[in-house]
Amino acid sequence: MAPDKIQQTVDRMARECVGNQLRLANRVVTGIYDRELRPLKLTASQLVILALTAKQGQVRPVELGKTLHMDASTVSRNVERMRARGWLAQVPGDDERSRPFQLTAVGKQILGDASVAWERAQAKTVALVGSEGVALLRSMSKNLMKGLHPD
Amino acid sequence: MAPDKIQQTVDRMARECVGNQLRLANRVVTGIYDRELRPLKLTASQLVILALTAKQGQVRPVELGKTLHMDASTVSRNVERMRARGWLAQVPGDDERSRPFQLTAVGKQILGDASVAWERAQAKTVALVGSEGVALLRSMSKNLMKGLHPD
DNA sequence: ATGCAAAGGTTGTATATACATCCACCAGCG
DNA sequence: CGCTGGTGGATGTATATACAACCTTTGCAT
Repeated sequence: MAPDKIQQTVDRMARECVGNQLRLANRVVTGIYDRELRPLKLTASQLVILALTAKQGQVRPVELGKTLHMDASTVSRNVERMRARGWLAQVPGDDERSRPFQLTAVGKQILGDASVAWERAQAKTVALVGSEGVALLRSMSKNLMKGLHPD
Repeated sequence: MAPDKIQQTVDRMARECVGNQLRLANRVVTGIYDRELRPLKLTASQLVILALTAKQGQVRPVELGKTLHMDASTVSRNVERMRARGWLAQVPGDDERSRPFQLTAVGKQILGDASVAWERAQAKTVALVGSEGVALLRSMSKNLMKGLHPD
């Protein structure tokens, strides 16, 4: 390719790349939640697992992976850390392959504390991204969930 | 807190958390770029460093960290991997503390190849998030950059 | 019944990321 | 001139994440 053509594309990459913008926003925003949750030794990534598990009562890694568009091995490893902290416990599943888990009593306790911290982080974030930002992110994440699930 | 109050908050966390939505979108979209770039053994996170370095000619980790809202140590480590691949090289700085770097010839070559892959990923992503998504993410990332820089 | 493909998980490996700590160097002040 | 605080990096540690390879267990089709 011609050098100026490349230079032009480089400019566009630096200014227009949706992926970069998203990763930047993600770093900033996830940092807000993580700092609020730090005293609980909990992270934003873990909190969503806690919340969804509470909601469903009992879940398997592969289910959460589909919901969150996350590799199942990633979910399993996050669950493992939380299991080590005593927040989650495996329960017997009807299928010998699957390893469903649920909240422990301690896990429920933590979730209660976390919900307070979450409210603070959420408020800060909403203030930062504005109401159009909130609306767009909601519809975007809804679309992404639909559009990419092969099931 | 009362159990139902918590339950209510849990629902909101699962459905309204801006951080979760952002992380979800980030996983999906970053995956699009990463898969396009994989044949080049390059990632989206590395590409932005390559592009900004090309644009500026010569940069220091701390500078990129400020631009990208990223910890300087993270930048340094990413740069280190790219240095190991022969894409970046350190240059002497006027200050004995700083370690500026620039593209190598190989780095420029890779950037040219990457710009083609990037166009494909960008097109796919734009199709996925829609034009309002693109517009909002641009303005959001601009705001985030402004609003949080103490300098 | 058998044998094979699909499903669910685990483990190995690599990258990305933040925070805390520490070290080297520099700049300005007494 | 010599501290002293601040800047820029490097390193240790922990989490999050994806992909590939592999192992069990199921479900099915012949």
